[in-house]
Amino acid sequence: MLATISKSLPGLSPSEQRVGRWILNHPKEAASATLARLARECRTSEPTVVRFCRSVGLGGFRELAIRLTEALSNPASYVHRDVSADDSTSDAVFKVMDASIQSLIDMRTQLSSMPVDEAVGAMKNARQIAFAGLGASGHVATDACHKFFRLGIPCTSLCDTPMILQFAAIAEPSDVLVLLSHTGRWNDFTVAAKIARERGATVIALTNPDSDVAAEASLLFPCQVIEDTSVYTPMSSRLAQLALLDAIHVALALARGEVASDKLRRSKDALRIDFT
Amino acid sequence: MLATISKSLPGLSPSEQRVGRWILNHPKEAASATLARLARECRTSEPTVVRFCRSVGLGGFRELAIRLTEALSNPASYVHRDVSADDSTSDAVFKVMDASIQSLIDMRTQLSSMPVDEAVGAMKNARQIAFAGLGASGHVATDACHKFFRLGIPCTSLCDTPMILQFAAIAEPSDVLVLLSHTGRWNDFTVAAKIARERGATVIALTNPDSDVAAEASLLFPCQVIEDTSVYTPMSSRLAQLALLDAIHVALALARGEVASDKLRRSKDALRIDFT
DNA sequence: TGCGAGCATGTAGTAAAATTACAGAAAAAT
DNA sequence: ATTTTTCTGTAATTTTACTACATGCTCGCA
Repeated sequence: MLATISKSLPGLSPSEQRVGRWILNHPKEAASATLARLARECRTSEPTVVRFCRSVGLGGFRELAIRLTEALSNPASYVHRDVSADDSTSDAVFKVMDASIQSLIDMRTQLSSMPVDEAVGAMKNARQIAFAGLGASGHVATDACHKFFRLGIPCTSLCDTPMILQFAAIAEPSDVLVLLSHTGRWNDFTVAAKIARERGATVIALTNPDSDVAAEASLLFPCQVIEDTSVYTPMSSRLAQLALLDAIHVALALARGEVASDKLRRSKDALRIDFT
Repeated sequence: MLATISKSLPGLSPSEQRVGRWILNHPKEAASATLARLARECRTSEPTVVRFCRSVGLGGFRELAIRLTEALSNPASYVHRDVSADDSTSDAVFKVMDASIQSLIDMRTQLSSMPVDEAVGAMKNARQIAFAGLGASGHVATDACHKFFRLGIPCTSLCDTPMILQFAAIAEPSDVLVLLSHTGRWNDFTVAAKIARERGATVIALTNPDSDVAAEASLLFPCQVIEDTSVYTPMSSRLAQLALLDAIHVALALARGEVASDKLRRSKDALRIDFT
C-alpha cells in the first residue's frame, strides 16, 4: 500500500502530493487519524484528502485507514534470502521454504484488491473455461483444469502456443480464458488475449502486472515476479498461482451453491471406493 | 484479538455472543463493515455491538475495526478455519489462502527432522529418478520431473498404476523412486515400494506417515494430511509437497555443484531467447 | 402468585465524521 | 486576452459511531 502511494505520487496534483507525503512520513498516525485531522495536518481541505484516496485507487477515506493498518501490521519475517553456493543443505532448504511462504503471504496481502468476485461471476455461467500456460505454468494450467472440472463446468488446459491461439480464434462470448504466465512476456499470449477478447470472451490473466498480457486481459490478478538473481532461486510464484487458483476454485464452488458442492462430494466419493 | 474474542465469548450476554460469533466467522467482512451493517447481520441493535466492543476490552467500534484488520494480517491467525456455505467470497478466499500458508509453515517446522541429506545423497548419483503420483499428485510428479531433469539427471514421471508397477519391477540399485501420495492409501503404491526396494532401489515417500506406503519406503518425508471436513477444503498439502520438492531440488543442485548450476543457467538462458 | 431489583436489549436522538455538490480561483491552451 | 480546463475550498448532505433513556425480561423473595 505504501509502495502504491509513493509510486503514484508524481502524477498527482500539488495538494494531493502533500497528503501522500504526510502519510508516508506518518503512516502510523495516518492509520488512525480522522479525515478532518489529516486535512488539517496537510494544510488542505477534506475533499482533497478524499480525492487523494480515489487517485491512489481506493474507494474512500475509510478504505485508506483499513489498508494502512494492514500494511503496518504486516510482518516481514520470512524475507527472501538468496541461496548461495556455499550454503549448507539445511540452510538452503530453509531459505527455499521461506521464500515459498513469503510469496504466499505477499499474495494474501494483495488478495483484497484482486477481482475475485468478477472472476467468479464470469466463470459461474461460463460455457467452458480454458487454462493456458507454457512450461512450468503448463502444469499449473493442467492442475487448475483438473480442479475446476469437478464443479461441473467444462474445462480444458492449453499447454502449447498453437492450441492457445486456436482456442482464442474460436472462443465464444460465454467462454473464459485463464492465462497463466510468470513473466507475461510471451508474445503469443498477448495476441491470444486480444483475439479472445475481440470475440467477446472473458480473459483472466494471472501474471506480472506490468506486462503486455496484463494490459490485454479483461480481469487481472497481479502476480509479482521475484527477480531471479541466482540460478538456485526456485519458482515460488508458481506456488502462489496455485494457491490463488485454489482460492478462486472454492469461491466459485460457493457461488455455484448446492449443485457444485454436490458434484464435489460425488467426485470425492468416487475416489474413496478404491481406498481399500 | 480473535483469540481474545473467543475466550471472552462464554461470559457475554446472548446478543453479544451472536456478535462475537459472527465476527469470528466473518473476520474479513467484519473488519471493514460499518456499525449498522454488523448490527443487521447479527440481528441486533447498534448499541449492543458497541457494548460488545467494550466487553472485550476495546474502546469502541472504531477500535474493533483497527484491531481486526491488524489481526488478519498477522501470521498467528493463519490457523485453519473451515469454509462454510454461507461465507462471503472474500472470507472464503482468505480462509483458503491461510490454510495454504499454514500448511507450508507446518512443513517448515518439520523440515529439520526430514531426511533431506539422505535423499540428496541418493539422488546425487542416481542413474535415474522416477516421480510417481496419481490424480492430483500426478501433477506434482510431472512438475517435479520437469524441475529435476534440468540438473542433468535422467527423470521420468509415472502417473498411472501400471507404469509405477512396471518401473518398480525393472528398477536397478542406483535408481530412485519418489512416491507422492496425500493419503498413502493406494495399495499399488505399497506393492511398488516393496518391489523396488527388493530390487535395491531407493524409495522416497512424501506421504502420510501413518500409511502403509510410509512403512515400506527407504526414506520418509512425512506430509500431514489435513482432514477434509468439508467439500470446500482445498488440497493445501499438495502445495506443501511442491514446496518441499522445490527445496530438495535446490539442495540437490548445491550438492552437484558446478555441473548442476551450469546446466540450470543454460536451461534458463534457453528460454530467455524467445522472450522478445 | 405477585412484586420489585437488576440486567439485557432496543428506540431515538446527537455529535462527529465522511462524502458529495457546487462554485471560485489558478493554470493552460487557444 | 479570453476561453477552457484543472485544481481547490466552502457548504450542504449523508452516513456513522456513540449516548441517554425507556422498555421488557428474568429471577429471587415474600
